[in-house]
Parts: sequence; C-alpha cells; structure tokens
Amino acid sequence: MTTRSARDDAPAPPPNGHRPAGRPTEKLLSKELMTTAALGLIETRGYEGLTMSGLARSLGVAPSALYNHVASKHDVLLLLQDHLMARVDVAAFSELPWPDAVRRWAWSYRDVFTHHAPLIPVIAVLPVTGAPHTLAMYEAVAAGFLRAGWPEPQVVPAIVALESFIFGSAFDVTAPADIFESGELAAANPVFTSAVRTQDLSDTGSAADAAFQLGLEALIAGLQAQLKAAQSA
Amino acid sequence: MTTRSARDDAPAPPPNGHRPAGRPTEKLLSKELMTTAALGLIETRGYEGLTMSGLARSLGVAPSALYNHVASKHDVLLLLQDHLMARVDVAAFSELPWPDAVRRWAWSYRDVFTHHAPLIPVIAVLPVTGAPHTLAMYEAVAAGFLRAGWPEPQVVPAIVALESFIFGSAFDVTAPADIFESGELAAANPVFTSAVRTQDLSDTGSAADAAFQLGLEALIAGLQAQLKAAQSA
DNA sequence: CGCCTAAATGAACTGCATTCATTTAACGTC
DNA sequence: GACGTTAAATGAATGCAGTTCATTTAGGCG
Repeated sequence: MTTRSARDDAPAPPPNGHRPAGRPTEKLLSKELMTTAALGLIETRGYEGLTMSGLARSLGVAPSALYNHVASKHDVLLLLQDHLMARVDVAAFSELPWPDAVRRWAWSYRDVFTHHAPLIPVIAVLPVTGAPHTLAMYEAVAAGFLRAGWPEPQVVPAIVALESFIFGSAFDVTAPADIFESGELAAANPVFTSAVRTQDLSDTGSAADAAFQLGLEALIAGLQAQLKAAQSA
Repeated sequence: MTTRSARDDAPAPPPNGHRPAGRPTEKLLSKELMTTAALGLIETRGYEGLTMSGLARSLGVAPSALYNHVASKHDVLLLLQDHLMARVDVAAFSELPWPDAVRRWAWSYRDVFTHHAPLIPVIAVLPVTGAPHTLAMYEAVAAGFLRAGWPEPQVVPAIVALESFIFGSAFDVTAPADIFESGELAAANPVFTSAVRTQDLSDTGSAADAAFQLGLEALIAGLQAQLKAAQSA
C-alpha cells in the first residue's frame, strides 16, 4: 500500500524527492485538491453525486489515480470531515462567558454539519488521531470549559454530551417539514396529533430550530447547575 | 407498482382472494417475515450483511421476489425501524413522575438503537405516516408530557430535543474506546489530551454511558426548570 | 546516463440494488 | 369442473458503485 492512511494532513512535510521542484508544488493530485474538489462536487450534485468516478472526473484524472493518495472512499470522507471542522466557530471560548460561548459554538457546529449530514455517521465514530483541525477544535473547547471552572474529569463527558445533541439535531434539520403528519393514524393517536398541530414555532424559523434552541438552552442550564454544584462541594 | 409503500403494516387485512386458504396464513413471503428475517441477518452478519440477495437467500427465495412486497431496500429499513420502536419502553410515562419516566424512556430508546445505529440516519428523517409503532410511542410520550403539566406548544419541541440527544448518543456508543487518542498531535493539544486522560468513568461502564448520563440529567433538569417557569407564568 | 520510485492509466472484477418478461398456482366464476 | 384473472415467484440482465492490478510515464538522484 502506498498511502498509509488519509488524515496525515498538510503539516506533514511532503516526502517528495521527485517533484517538479522550483515552483511551490504544482502537482496534479493531492489530498488537498481532492478535498476541495469533493466539496465542490457535493455543493453541485449533493452527496449522492460524490462518487469516486465523479471525483476523478472533476479532477481530470482516472478513478484509479485517487487510490494513490487515499486508501478508500471512507478516507475521502475523513478528509472532508477534518476540513469542515475548521469552520466551526470556537472563538467565543476565549471571549465570552461559558454559557454564551457554548451557545455560539453549538449553533455554529450544528450549522456546519447540517449541510453535511451524511458525514455524521462517519464523524461520530471517528478516531481523532491525525485530524488536526478536529483536535484543535476540541482543544479550544476544553480550554474554555476549564477556564469556566469545570473539574477536569467532567470536561470530556460534557463535551461529548453536547456533541451528541448537536449531531442528532443536525440530522433533524434535514428532515421534511411534514415528518410528524400522522395521516390515517391520526385518529388513533389524538394527543400527539394535536401536539404537533399546536407546536410552538415562534422565535425560530423552523421546527428543527425551535427544538434545537429549547434543548440547547436546557442543556446549558442543566450543565451550569451541575457545575455550580460541583464547585460548591 | 404492486406495493404501495412499506409501512402499512400488520393490522391491514391481507387483501388475499388467492391464498392457500384453510390454515391461518402459510404464505411464503410477507412484510412480517421479511422484517424478522432481516433482524436475524443483522444479528448474525451485521448491517453490511443486510443485502437484498442475502435477505432473499435467508428466506429461500429469489431476490426479485422481495420487490413484490417492498419497493426498495429503503422500505426494508423502514419496516425494521417501526418494528424496533415497539421495543422502546414507554410504560414509565403512565407510572412514574415525569423526570423518572423520561429517564427510563431515554435509556431504553438509546439502548434499542445502539444496536441499530445504521438505522438512525433513516429514522431521523423519516415521516411517521403509516408507522404505527412509532406513532404509538410518540403518543405515549406526548401524553406523559401533558400529564406532567407541559404546555401543549412545547411538547413536540421538547420531545424532538430529547430524541436528537438520544440519536447522537446512540452513535457515540458505537465509537471505538480510543476515539480521543490524540497520537502524535498530543503535544500540540495538551489541554484536551489531559482532559481525556482524567475523564470520569465512575458509576458507568463506558465513556459513552458517562456522557449519556451526564447529558441526560442536565437535559432533564434544564427542561424541568423551563417547565416550572412556564407554569408559574 | 540509467535506475528508482511516485504517480497516472485503463482494463478488469466484484457485489450491489433494481427491472422485466415470463411462469406458476390458487381463487372465484360460469 | 374448466377458465380467466391476478398476486406472487422466477431468473436472466442491467447499471453503477468501489476497488485492484499489471503496466506505463516521467522526474530526481546517484
């Protein structure tokens, strides 16, 4: 095998003792090029359009050429994942009080992956090793938690809990608006049917936004109560 | 097309004016048989083993025969999904106070879909129309919320928020234990690396369980605070 | 100057979901 | 009791996905 694994990313010094030299890397193919080409494909054709042949075509290359840089399609998804993590806004953790920072981070995180829901099953199970942007995000978030006074042993569980909520909510955004229409079974389920009909959508654009806001505020409040309890103990 | 859609399930009277007669339904194939066969396949071979040919083989039938009962593989997943929803424990909503009921329901819900993580992307986006067990679950949960004093407009957002957290957490359970090992990048991310190492795992079996418990308790507490605020307003 | 090696090629191969024309057999009818 | 209708099973064929491999290409280094 030529490529050890995707995800030993940019920083690694290109092991080329055989490159066009002179100019600053003019190669035909590279992980970076594949990543941006993949993002372009997804924007125009969606995730069903992201095939290895399609990716090769959009790079002007034979499909088999991709396998010199990547071991599998899964590797392409890993490249995408780490690339997208850089878009998550963690700046608030060094600027704002903990609840506000969490709020901004969580909305940003959800918004990024709302457009990339098919990646979520990949990310959620993804070892972080060798994903620099992903680790950088966790580093910033963890630092923010500690600065807010969280006991170190609880930092990771709290982040994971928030992340789980965010991933689940990102899926929810992609659901059709009429997802809870009971149809012929409405009569058999009157309570739920009525609750769906009277659902509160004020403040927010969509039902998904309303649920995300409600849940996020509850999580933040509940976590902060735990934080205070831990601090006074 | 012969089959209108999967998910008009058992209760629908079999429209057979052409069956083996006499004995109480001895048919070769049916949605129910396909569902249980699919569950069996998943148990022994996992979700990669769930192919249309494999399913047909395990039923002693040609692959094309399946398409007389189901329009696509997606339909098979829908059948599975609704079947599994019946396993989610909602009994607590008519027995226990709201926080305890939510707790039991949420753990049960997560446990059921932990073993069926590949279904989650399907469920999360799935119109509920024609999925009787799914609707029955929502009906019981919604009734429990109303009985606890929740204002009707907030019932659905609150349930969706909890569900999002549950789905995300079900994914998390399937992640490898060393998912947060930073590897060579540990030095560049000292805060997070240390937090991972000192992570609190007491009370619970796994890191995923610890995060789920922490997040669920925070959510329940935060939601109950909102409930009390809404009631006193 | 010729070797070594990374990287591109294109022709396979595999397994998948799905389609279709055809056959099978039980039912209700005449 | 034969007949036509019809749901349901068949098996061959289609198309597309990801992936492999033997081969070629071309630059850099000794």
